[in-house]
Amino acid sequence: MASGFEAHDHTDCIRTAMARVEKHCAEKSLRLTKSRRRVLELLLSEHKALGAYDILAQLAAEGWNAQPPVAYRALDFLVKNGFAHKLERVNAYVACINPDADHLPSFMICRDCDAVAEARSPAHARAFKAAAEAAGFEIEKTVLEAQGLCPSCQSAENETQR
Amino acid sequence: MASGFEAHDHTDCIRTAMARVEKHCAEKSLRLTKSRRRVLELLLSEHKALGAYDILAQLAAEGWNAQPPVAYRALDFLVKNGFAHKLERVNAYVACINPDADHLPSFMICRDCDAVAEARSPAHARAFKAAAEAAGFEIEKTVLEAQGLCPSCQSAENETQR
DNA sequence: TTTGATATGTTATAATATATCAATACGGAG
DNA sequence: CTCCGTATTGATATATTATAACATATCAAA
Repeated sequence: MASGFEAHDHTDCIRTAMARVEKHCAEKSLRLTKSRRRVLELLLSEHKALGAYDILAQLAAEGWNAQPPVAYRALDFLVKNGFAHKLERVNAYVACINPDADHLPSFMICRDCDAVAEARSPAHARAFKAAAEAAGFEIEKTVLEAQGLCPSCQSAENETQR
Repeated sequence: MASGFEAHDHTDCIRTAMARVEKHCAEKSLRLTKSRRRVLELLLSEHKALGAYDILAQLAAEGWNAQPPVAYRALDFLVKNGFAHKLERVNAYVACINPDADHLPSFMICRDCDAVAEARSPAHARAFKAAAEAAGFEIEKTVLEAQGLCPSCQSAENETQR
């Protein structure tokens, strides 16, 4: 599954995600313009978080004369429409893997290789939501992020310790 | 209880927290220096998140010639030792209300009045941790934040809508 | 085909955070 | 006590992240 740390067919994973976004945009009359599309492709091309300035650098390398607002506007669009998420802990962005409308995404972020996995089970997110609502708090947005070491970087650390 | 949105004896709440931190520092030979102490007091003086530059402004108003590193160093100390937390969603800091050593704090942040409450029940945090560990991810730090409207700002919104 | 709304281009700047290095203060060993 | 190593502070500069503002261009509906 594409949302974990496991290997998968990434080409397919990108294609599927793009198709889904295109469909959604068509249905909702959202304009998936050139810069928005390209930024989404860049995000999809890695299961890594990219900073806005990483994206700008990529665009520049492709010949765009891209100033900061270009990246931030595209990212705002993608985030607002649920095609990407911002990882607050690292000021970076990832493509959304989960097509559900109102999911409460949560992430595991590797501090070593920057890999990002979207957690599968929403149970803890729902529990948080329920706890907040029990306290009379009306949730509009949740930020659920874990930072640490992904499986392969744990192995790597163990290697070097020997 | 001091960690919710309810009214409470705030003077007492500050005093208790300061005493606890002082005790902890004495036991662990940590140096609660002038700037660290003052920054903690500023954080405790509100159940609100303060940005580093808010703190710098306060210090300046009190006659300190405080440059950014002063605030960031004090905040680093407080966060590292568990006396304060950073709210990643809003790039701001709150005093820690929960004296437990290894708690996994989670927060509710009002987007309207900036009030912050630390959630009481760690159940969702533990569930998240368990889910991550089940995926082979080794957690070092969690960021659990909900943004929305606190009870009193919900009422305020309803008033103005009439 | 005008119009209104949405998106882009461009410049500038705001807001948040850290690097660096010299000077000082602190606390334990002798 | 005084020396020494470490932790902390002072001060300047700069890096990183993000937005304001406004002119121009594009789209799609009347």
